[in-house]
Amino acid sequence: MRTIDITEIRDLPLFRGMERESFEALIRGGYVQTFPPQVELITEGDPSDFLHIVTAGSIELFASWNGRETMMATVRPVSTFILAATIKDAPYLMSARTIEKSRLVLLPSMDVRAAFDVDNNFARAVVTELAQCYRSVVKNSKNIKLRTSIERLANYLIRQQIKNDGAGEFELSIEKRRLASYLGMTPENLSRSIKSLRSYGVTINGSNVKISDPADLAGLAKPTPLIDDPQR
Amino acid sequence: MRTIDITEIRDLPLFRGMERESFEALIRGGYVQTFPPQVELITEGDPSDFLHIVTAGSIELFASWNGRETMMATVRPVSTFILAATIKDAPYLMSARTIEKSRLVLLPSMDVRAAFDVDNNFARAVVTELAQCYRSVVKNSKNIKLRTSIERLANYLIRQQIKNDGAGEFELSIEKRRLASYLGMTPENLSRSIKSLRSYGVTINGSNVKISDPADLAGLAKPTPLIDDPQR
DNA sequence: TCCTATTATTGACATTTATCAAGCGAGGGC
DNA sequence: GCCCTCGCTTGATAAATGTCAATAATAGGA
Repeated sequence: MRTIDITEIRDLPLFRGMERESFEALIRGGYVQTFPPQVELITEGDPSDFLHIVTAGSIELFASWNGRETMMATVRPVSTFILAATIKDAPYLMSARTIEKSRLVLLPSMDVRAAFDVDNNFARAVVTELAQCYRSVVKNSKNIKLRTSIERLANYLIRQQIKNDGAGEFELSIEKRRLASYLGMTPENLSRSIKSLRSYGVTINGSNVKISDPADLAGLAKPTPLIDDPQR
Repeated sequence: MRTIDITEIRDLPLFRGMERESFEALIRGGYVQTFPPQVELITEGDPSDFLHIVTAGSIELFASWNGRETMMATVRPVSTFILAATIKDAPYLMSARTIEKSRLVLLPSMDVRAAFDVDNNFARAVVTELAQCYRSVVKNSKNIKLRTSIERLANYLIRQQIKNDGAGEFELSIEKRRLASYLGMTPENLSRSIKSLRSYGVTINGSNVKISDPADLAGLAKPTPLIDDPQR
């Protein structure tokens, strides 16, 4: 592993507070690997052999059942994924594939669990991370159960606008078919929802989004921190 | 707090491994309270002042948005709820109300966080519990996004059958309107779904469920441990 | 640069799910 | 025991969402 990879990881909230000793022991068995696009890194049901950390590119987490597939989340640098399975030594509940060419750090799950047993600071950081993950899935669940697809889209756009410092114009960071799957609808339905948001001052051209009347859109979306704020 | 309450709690996986000292410090500030049915114990958005533990009765966790409401989970004795908010010192994401007369132990969140900082065994138990919670919400999300309402109902019935030791006949442990909300549908829709399961050998009369041809039902439901097994 | 494969859009239609309204039925209080 | 409430069911209808098929737009590779 290169020094740059190590420092990048060391900076993550999950590892920041670790003892030098246990951090070094943890990354000793780890390695870096670059994957081309569309590679399935993890298959749901498999034993969790590694904790994954994306350092470049982007990853999608998805789940399948009975020939259907749905996107659960995208993971962007620098962050870990599938921590819960690693800690519990349980099978993955989601699959993961690269969306684009991506660089990953893989840490053997055994080593992660060992570090967890030895280093209390790490154990605490794991708790914070897991609590964060848990809350974000709960928000997601609320989003899906309480809102219609158009409302989900409207709120997604508002969240993206906030991520883009409130700019009236920004680019979608995700393909529309993936967005559709993430929002729990078909691409066709997304297309139509986008069209119907025109009357709320939203124009989407390719990946370019323009929001001309944020207040009007918010009137439809009714965003709430208890669903839409990723921090809280 | 009575001795019986204390031993009951002490036996929970979350507290079992705690140092005697820190456990005693933790429960010192706690108290027991009995609530009548239909009392709202927690409102989403409120600061998380207490970790709640149900020792008798049953609680429903629900979420609201824009005048709509959906049931997220039921909590039965003996178990804790809303641990993540307590640990993160973040506002509740879900509300909670008693379904029937219930007894609860309330531990001040501050004390829980203090115990968490002092007692490493407790911190580890929190991780296990949180990982469990996280995984169960992920399964729930998959259930909702990948399955139709009839499929969700079919799988719910199979899970209940398993909880009842595989008996061909058992009682629903939840009102139908709550079940409908939990499964993400309206009571009317649930009623019709139940009817349409007759052709798969399912007869539901009041709260009495009869499954005459489990294989046929399973053929429709296609249960998988990656969604339906609460343990894994 | 062109070609090709993939993605996005659109229209027509089917299915699923929700809504509204009415009637039914079981359980609790008087 | 009777009534009243509340939850459940049923029917009719509407809305939301999905499917299929065809076309348009786009991006990536030769």
